[in-house]
Amino acid sequence: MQLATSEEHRGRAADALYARFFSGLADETRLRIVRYLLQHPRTVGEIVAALGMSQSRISNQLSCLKWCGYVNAQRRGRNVVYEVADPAAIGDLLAIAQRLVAANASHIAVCTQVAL
Amino acid sequence: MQLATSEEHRGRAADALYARFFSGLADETRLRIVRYLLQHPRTVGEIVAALGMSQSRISNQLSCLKWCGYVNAQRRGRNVVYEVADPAAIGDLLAIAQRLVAANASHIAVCTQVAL
DNA sequence: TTGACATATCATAATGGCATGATATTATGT
DNA sequence: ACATAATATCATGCCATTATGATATGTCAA
Repeated sequence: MQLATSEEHRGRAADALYARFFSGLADETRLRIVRYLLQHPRTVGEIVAALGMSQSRISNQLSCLKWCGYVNAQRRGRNVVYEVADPAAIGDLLAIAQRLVAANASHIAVCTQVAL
Repeated sequence: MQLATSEEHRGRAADALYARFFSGLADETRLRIVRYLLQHPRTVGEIVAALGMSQSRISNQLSCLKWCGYVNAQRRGRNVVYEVADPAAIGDLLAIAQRLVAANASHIAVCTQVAL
């Protein structure tokens, strides 16, 4: 029996994993990195230059994205090239988010997470 | 010109919005609530009972989910019934996450976010 | 090996999100 | 109006995540 198109997802306590997974995209810097890599694989140095942030900061976020499976790395001489692991899936994820965000961008902008 | 199926998503600094949006699902409790509501709209009391958490805790998380547009509320006498705003889209989001998480669940479990 | 370059790791400090418990709000019935 | 039920809001304290700066690791060239 297959999963229904959009319901009945996993059960039990896998939720902790999902939460952690989504937290990978729950950061502006990481999102910028992912979107930047979605265009084209890049070295760490290129990402640092493109986003204008410190090398250690980018490197830390990259290692986070790597752990969660969003990207994978590959040495190329002195450099390390990062690329999005599954561009199609990540692209879909962002596309859906885009539609949902569009509807109430103003609300989201104000919400300071849990309480006000 | 339409958007490509999975690339070229928005530009500039809308990333902050997306990050905030994804952070809505970056919490185990909120994820459980969303999945619970995906089955069927429920009152706050039912959610409290189902998850076995304090009323204020659930209420806070619900207000967060509402701000981000995941759910919407509707009074029904003394109760307030919550439902997933766009079940199909949220369902797709979770379905994609499921596939991606499945690949490296072990990694994700260990990753303590940015640095170790 | 030495030096320069590219990236990763780590400790510390600052920040932000979360749970809790108490209180406020809204609705219903008598 | 009063009492009770259901939900929302708020203040406080705690914990997790993040940025920073320094240092370590790895790679290449001479």
